[in-house]
Amino acid sequence: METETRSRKALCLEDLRRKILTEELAPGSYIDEIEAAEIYGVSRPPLREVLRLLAGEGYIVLHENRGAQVAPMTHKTLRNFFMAAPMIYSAVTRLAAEHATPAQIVKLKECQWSFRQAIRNGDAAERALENERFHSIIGEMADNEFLTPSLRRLLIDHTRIGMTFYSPRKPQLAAEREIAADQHDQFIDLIEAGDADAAAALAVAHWELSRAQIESFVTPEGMQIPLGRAPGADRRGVS
Amino acid sequence: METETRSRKALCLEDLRRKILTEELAPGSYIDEIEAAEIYGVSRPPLREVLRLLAGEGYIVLHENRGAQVAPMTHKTLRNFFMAAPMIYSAVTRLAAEHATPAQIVKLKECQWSFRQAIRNGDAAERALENERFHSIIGEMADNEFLTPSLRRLLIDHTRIGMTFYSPRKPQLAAEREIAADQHDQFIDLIEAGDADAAAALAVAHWELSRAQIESFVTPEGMQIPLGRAPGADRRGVS
DNA sequence: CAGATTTTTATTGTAGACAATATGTATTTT
DNA sequence: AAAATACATATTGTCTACAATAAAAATCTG
Repeated sequence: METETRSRKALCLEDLRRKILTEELAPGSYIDEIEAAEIYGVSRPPLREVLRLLAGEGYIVLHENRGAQVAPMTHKTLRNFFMAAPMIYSAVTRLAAEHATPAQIVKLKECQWSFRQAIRNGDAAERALENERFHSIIGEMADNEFLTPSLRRLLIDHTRIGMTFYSPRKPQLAAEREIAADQHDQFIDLIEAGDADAAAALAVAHWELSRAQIESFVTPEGMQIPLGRAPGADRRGVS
Repeated sequence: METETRSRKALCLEDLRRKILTEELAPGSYIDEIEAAEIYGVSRPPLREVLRLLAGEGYIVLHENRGAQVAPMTHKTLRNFFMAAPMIYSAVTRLAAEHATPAQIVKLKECQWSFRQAIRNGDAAERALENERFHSIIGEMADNEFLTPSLRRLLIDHTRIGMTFYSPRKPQLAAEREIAADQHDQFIDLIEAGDADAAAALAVAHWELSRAQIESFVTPEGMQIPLGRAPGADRRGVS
């Protein structure tokens, strides 16, 4: 019970992050403190500390006297995400190419190996988590405490959006996943070479691929919404 | 003890933020849980929750079994800050001009009035806090949950850097403060007019003013370090 | 006397019990 | 019958006491 005690809380933190990223905990849903505390075998005070940490990272939103809510995805989320993502991703990737240490590059390569494994054998959640981890490591490489907060926030919803719009019935997605994985290899090469400009450009290209995937789900085929409008902003009212 | 109970924790949160921003709590120093709990009249568990929240916002860093440390400023801080600030500030200001509501503009004008008051009568800490609040409101206007985290992190260290390098012996600073205050008025005008391009450009100009101030303290007069090098990176070794 | 080990002490982490708040329901009154 | 109020219940917030960990000091040994 000595080494286990500390890791119970750490495990709780990790697992809640995972459940939120994979939407096992749905956006907007509420977390019951007593129930969660029992699940992870801790009492309520340490669980509440975990929830505060998650709140700071943007995973959940705290409401005074009304509990902890898994960060909701509103109609503005996609629009805001599309605004911020290319800027932050390219800036972070540029800095990663400039500052990455050999140890970090090794770590990134190992992660890419796991990502390829997940593409072959894993389910959607495993793929999404490995992808999140890959880009988190690039964030570590950038080593800029002022950009990391936004990157982390972006990765949360990027992962969740990927889970939301995932559909096993579209075979073309498999091909696009291969392209994404190849781009990950290019990330590694360019970061290892220290080519900041090319790395930043690749980040934009990688983002465009993801963006196109998302838009193909948000905007119904044959009924494209004009560019510049927030994708899917009015869907609820239409159906 | 009814309305007071809730606000004790909220007050604690606010006051710790203020103490950190004004460097009343020095960067890198540690916070004693028992002492802090006594000061704010709460017990340790709620205080610990406050510390977790502050950790998520980047005010403090938690070390396992070793307490809460006020976010330190290392030799890399200034360099990273200089990298991230112009990008985030201009992006946020652009979005603010596009999305600001009338109520928010009123709030910003009230804040600007307080800021002018602080310039006339206040001390360095009061000026710094009002300035921080002004830019926080612009962050609220941008209404982008993916950019706000980095903005908040930038404002923490921007405020602290301003306190660090403040010197009452340089009279030219008074003139520069007037320019900054005038720029704040321009922010209000451009945001109210919805002129996103001009607002973004002003953000860069405002940043350059602040940057020049900081550099004039970091690099000793008559001994300018060539541009491109991290300002002040080697000062410790030189003295 | 130097180094290592053990003991002590201070601080952090956790648990269980208690208080306060908010929501939902039932009852009462108009 | 509808609305408002009061009550009951469930959930969040807080406190005191206890356990565990890490740093520091003191003792012991080579």
